[in-house]
Amino acid sequence: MDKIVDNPHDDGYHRLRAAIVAGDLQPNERLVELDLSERLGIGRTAIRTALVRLESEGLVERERHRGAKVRLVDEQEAGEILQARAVLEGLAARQAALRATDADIAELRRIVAGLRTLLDAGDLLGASDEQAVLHRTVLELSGHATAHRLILALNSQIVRFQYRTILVPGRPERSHEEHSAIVDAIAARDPEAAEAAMRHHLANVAGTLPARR
Amino acid sequence: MDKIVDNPHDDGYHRLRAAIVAGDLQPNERLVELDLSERLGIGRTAIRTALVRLESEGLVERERHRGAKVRLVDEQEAGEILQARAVLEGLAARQAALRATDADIAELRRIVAGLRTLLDAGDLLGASDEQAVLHRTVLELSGHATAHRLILALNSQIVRFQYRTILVPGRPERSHEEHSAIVDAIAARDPEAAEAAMRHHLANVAGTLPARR
DNA sequence: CGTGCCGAGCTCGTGGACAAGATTGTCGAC
DNA sequence: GTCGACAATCTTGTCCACGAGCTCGGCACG
Repeated sequence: MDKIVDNPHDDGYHRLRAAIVAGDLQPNERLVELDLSERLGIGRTAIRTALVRLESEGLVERERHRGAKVRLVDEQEAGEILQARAVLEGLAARQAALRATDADIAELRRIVAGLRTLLDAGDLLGASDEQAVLHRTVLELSGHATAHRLILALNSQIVRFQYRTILVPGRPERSHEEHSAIVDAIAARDPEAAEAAMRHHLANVAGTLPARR
Repeated sequence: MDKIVDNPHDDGYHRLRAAIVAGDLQPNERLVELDLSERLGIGRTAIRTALVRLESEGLVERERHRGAKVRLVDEQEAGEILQARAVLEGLAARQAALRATDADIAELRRIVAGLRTLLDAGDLLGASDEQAVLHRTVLELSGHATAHRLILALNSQIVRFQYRTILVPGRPERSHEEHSAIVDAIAARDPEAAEAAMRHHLANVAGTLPARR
């Protein structure tokens, strides 16, 4: 949809990145430049620059004369990433509370209501997606381009972990309460509470992480 | 000195980056690949990959067929970056408070004492450098590689703003108090206080920013 | 049978050449 | 004198070929 900041000049980068976050390319799988070049129908040069970019985003590792492979974040690093996300999204929630218009708040409430509906229908995966929408909306409301960019980069590194936390027993209800609290704080234009609620929420997500997996 | 995570395979990248953060390359100056190639004695290919990397770090901008130039962060973005740094360094201070050994704390106190000496001698620039050492030490103590990496990237974007905040009248004393508070909180193994002190400190730095410049 | 050496194959790194696109300067019309 | 179209030049983007360095298998030797 919306790219935060991006030159349109390589779509090869986007294709490769998509393949990685979607899991089409397994971790530790060797990413041979010529291979990818043929498979995606892009020149080796483009693949090369894409890999350089992805490396500095932390999505792949490259070793001299040994090729690239998608980087595997271990459990400890995933914890670190979630901690960093927590403080950054806390900042975003704070800013959102300061800037949200009435229309913005209505939009947030609409999303929360949708979440409730999905949960009642037992659609956990759908709810998970809608939660992501909520987070993204808060981020956009914050108007904080820097935090937005950092958080997106962090997120792409832990997609593999992300997706299943909602399947932990009891988690959906807790999660929904936490999200409601975040929206309530923003609606009340209370930046302190908004930041606290967001951090509380992500701390809980981090807490359920080691349980799974 | 210590690179957080880096492939040793391009020093061209480091040279270019150093030239940018040192201010040898002015903002909006056109960075012609062939030019840089000759000036640094590195092949155009290496310059090219270095520019790609620097772009994803936010240090340069590149436009298709129009070349690269060092990116100029405006005042508003500098504020955003300082906010992001504040929460991330707050996280680092928190972790440092949880992990610091007695030896670590002694080291911190030694740095603070050195700062006091420099301030009494009126060496403001020296003090500014020593403050940077203190921040870096806290970061290392935190053992939080992710936060460390993000903060370094953010810092390199605002070196131009950074260096003169200590020249604001009355700032050196305030700053020294704030740094002392951070170290005290870490020494007391109080993560909450450490995070609060760090955020307080960086909020003040951000506050003095728009005054200058 | 285990171990160390060595060579073949593979992959990345680099430089040069060419194409695509943009900018700038010039010329001409009005 | 000013504006617009066009051509020259410059810069980046891409492809290609070759060299550098690593990996892995075979082979000899203890």
